[in-house]
Amino acid sequence: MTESHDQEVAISTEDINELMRVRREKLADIEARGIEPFGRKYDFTHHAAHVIEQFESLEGSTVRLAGRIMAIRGHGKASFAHIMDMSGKVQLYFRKDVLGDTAYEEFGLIDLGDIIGLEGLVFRTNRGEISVKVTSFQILAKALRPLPDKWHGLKDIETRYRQRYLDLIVNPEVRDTFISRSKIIQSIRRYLENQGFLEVETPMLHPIAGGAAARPFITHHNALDMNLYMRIAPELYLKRLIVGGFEKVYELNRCFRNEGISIKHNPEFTTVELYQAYADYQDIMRLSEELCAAVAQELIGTTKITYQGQEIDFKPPWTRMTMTEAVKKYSGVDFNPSTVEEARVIADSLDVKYEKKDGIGKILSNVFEEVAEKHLIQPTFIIGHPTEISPLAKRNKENPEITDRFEFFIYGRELGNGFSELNDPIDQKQRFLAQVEDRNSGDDEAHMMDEDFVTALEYGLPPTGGLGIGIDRLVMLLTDNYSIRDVLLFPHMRPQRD
RNA sequence: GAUCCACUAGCUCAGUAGGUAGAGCACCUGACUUUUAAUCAGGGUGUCGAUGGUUCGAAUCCAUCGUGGAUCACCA
Repeated sequence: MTESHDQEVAISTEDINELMRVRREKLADIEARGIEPFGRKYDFTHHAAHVIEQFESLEGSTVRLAGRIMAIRGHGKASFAHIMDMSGKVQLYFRKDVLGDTAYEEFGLIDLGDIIGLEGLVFRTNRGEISVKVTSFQILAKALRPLPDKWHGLKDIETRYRQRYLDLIVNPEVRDTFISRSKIIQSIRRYLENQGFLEVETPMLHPIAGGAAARPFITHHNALDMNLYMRIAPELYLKRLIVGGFEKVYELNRCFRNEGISIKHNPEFTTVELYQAYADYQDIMRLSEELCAAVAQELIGTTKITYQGQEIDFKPPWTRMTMTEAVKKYSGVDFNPSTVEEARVIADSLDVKYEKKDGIGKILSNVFEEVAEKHLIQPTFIIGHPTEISPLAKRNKENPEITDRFEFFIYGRELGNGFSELNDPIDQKQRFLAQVEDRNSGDDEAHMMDEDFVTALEYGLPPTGGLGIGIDRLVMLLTDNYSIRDVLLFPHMRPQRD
């Protein structure tokens, strides 16, 4: 290994910068002293933050820590440093008379960013900072590249996303966001488990992409010589499980949609979908608001959050409004056409676009999105979606042109969608056929026919309520992040060139 | 896909009547045994995103391309 590293230094010296060259030289120096610059396991006894929290009981005793060196302040025969681990930072104090000449010289080979393990005594400095007086240390990983600026951190957005590890090292708030994300997901799982839901895993590779209106990614299975789709939603599989006798199931995992990338969209994103037998959309609305409120309460201790300077209260019950009521409220227009022509006139008067093939329901949906959606800042359920745009939802008993469906919006964004599931196999087949017709006339986001799903319904799907929530968007709200990229560890990026 | 904006040292950023580049941190050398954005003295480490063009001369002006961001389009 020593030889190969020496060789590496010799080969790459010419095309690396001064900062990296110096670190390679220190690496060679470390190896020349018979020390492994990339070490092995290290048994530590404490984390940095705990040394500070438990100072009263730890003062004067020995602790072992491991982490990354984030600051060094040399003072000749003594030096201060800060070490950072998962918990936070604590100051280290290195003294020549404590460590001895050799070890103190070796300390001189440590750079910002190096990962070390150490043993030392807990004490408080004259200035009052709780610190560890190092009695011995070892290098666990030599950093060959310099860290971003200690004061300004890493701001370049592109580098932050492409090299997220750097972002996590130097920007503590980024680390906090992802810790929150993990807590939110745990919280959702705990809530659903307490409600008796069974977590299941259904296929990510689908022979038929169903459960949503979206363009799928296509991939290929070599052995079977067949194309498969990355799933756009787990819905149709989860409902098969309800047919199979599971009464409450959920899946919290990735979906993939081959669509544009934006501040709210990433090609892969996370949803939780759940299905509850013998329930309807009203039950699921209550579950939705209770779930979101419980998650907020658990994460931040209150149902009131601040998002982009706007206070939002998750406390149930949330406002419920039909789609036409919302249109009326925010545009003053009564959307109650009896023909497509009348619907088009209304849309035109509001300057809302539609396509030739769009029926009354789709036009209403367009109008709603245009005039009402952006106003739905506080959590709001919109109900009464047209059957035309809801091919998997059960028709309303009084008005078969609308469904027992809801979507909920927060800060003008759609976060969740749910409905009483369509469990009539004959109606479902007709709805699929209508979708296939749309598909054949060029709508590549329309559903495909899923015969097996219809067959499953023919065996009997109990009345069921279902729900899907966009986890990324929920995390954005609860962590006050403006872009979906800031709640995804590795958001999708084009490969770098040049 | 469209429009606008950005890209300069490892990081954060300056840099227009066009004259081949600068600061802070980091880094290197030296001093310093309780500092904490340590301090003091000295040192600038660069394919100015890429490629063409205009010009005696381009980080700067023009064109094309790349990457990123914002807004739109698209998107259950």
